[in-house]
Amino acid sequence: MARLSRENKASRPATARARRPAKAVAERPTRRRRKSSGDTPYHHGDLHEALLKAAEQVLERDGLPGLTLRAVAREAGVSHAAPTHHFGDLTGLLSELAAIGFRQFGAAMAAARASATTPPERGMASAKAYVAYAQAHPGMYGLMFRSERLDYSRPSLHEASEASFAGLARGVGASRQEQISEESLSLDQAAAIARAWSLVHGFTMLLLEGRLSKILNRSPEGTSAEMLLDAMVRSTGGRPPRP
Amino acid sequence: MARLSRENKASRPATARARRPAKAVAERPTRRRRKSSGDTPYHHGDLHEALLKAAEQVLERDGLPGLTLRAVAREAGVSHAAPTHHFGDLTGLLSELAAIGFRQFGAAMAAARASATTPPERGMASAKAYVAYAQAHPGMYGLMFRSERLDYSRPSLHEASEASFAGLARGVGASRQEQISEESLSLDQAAAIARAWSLVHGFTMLLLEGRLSKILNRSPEGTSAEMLLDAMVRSTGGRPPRP
DNA sequence: ATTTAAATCTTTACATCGTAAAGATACGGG
DNA sequence: CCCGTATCTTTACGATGTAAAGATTTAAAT
Repeated sequence: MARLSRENKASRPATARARRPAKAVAERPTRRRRKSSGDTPYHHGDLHEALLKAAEQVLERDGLPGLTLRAVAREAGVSHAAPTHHFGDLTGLLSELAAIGFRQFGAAMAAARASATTPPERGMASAKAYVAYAQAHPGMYGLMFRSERLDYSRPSLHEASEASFAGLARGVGASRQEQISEESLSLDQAAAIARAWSLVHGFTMLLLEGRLSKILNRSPEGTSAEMLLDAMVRSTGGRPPRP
Repeated sequence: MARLSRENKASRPATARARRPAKAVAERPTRRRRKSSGDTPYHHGDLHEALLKAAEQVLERDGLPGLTLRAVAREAGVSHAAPTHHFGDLTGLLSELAAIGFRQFGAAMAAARASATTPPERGMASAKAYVAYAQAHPGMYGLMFRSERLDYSRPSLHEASEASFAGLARGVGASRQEQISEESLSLDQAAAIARAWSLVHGFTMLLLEGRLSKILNRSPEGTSAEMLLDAMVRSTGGRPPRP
């Protein structure tokens, strides 16, 4: 528990700094202060980046419900209203963080695609990488796909999620051994992409929420989530509907 | 907008009732007051049920983020702390409401299964009913599958969700033309259930969050979500993996 | 180089939320 | 008829998001 009364003032002696007279300014080490300079100047230097890193840490440590504006500000050792000037509001911060997640996620998927050789292997590797990312970063995945407070009109988030989706579509196209256009899709192509995405996203969500445990418990001894995914994807296959 | 200052006192003139002397008690219509009695007695009669109905209304009107304990109390015309005595805390209320949702959902799925005749039709009808329920009750579906504050150890919720899942499993078994045991599953059976559930759940989540619009927009003119679902499920098929 | 505007960060304030505790009221068993 | 108990209200507290005003540093303009 260890509830902190009021805001966490311990991380930074604000009162001492507040009554500091202006003559102490000269003792700053450099004009453009760097991080880990020992001192805590009024201007942080790159608080934007620091807040995003703090947010990622809070998300991994306390999960999605613990990811609040004030918690992030505490983690960064800064006043609770500071994030406002860099992200506008909570939606802004969460959206920028989700954009980072989509970039990480897209990179992991691309690596998985590159590691496989044959088209069927490629699909399976992608599916496993998809679930593996979500299991390794459940908070981030929840933020990306389950949060109500994301603003996809923000350029960074829009671009990152679009790129991630384009990778998925390209992967499905490759497993069907045909080119996927950016502009238009046939119904078969659209269905293939929707099927692959729905299957792996649904599996991931159910797995993260513990809804698959009933199935896993009734499965043969020692059946893991990955084995279930393997069996599930294999029987679905990446083959085109018309042989 | 229309923000209310402080709590909404307008729904019930608390002050007038508070200083009412005890002699006015006799004018109550009946000993066991019924709803819509015109008067607002101190004891509600069946606040438990009334709160659940109010919660469902708030959920449909304002969505999941608007579903707060205080909003439900306002909707029911009762003090903000009243729900505590019937549901313990927010988790309790949400869990009981989710149980209602699972019962509605299970009934809709059962009806869909009953309306179809052949096994392949049955699978398709179930899938469409699944998505249709979520589209008709997006808030409830979100509560059931996306809420962090549900307590599945509560008997009503546990039982309702278990029953809903059992219906799904039975449906998958029927489409494979084999009996599904309550105790143990073969890996093929487990994979078939996980595949059907993941596919339709993933599709539903992506659809509700607007993530499929990119696919639908690039699809042939006039492609609806239902058509996409149809094409998606048809190519997946309910056939057993070993013909 | 000095003054001034802008950017950055803190403090203060407020409405809302969940929850706990204490007070008021009505019901039901003795 | 009376008193214990269940039901409901009031009051209170800490937490959160957000707005507004003050403090401080940087950057620009003259």
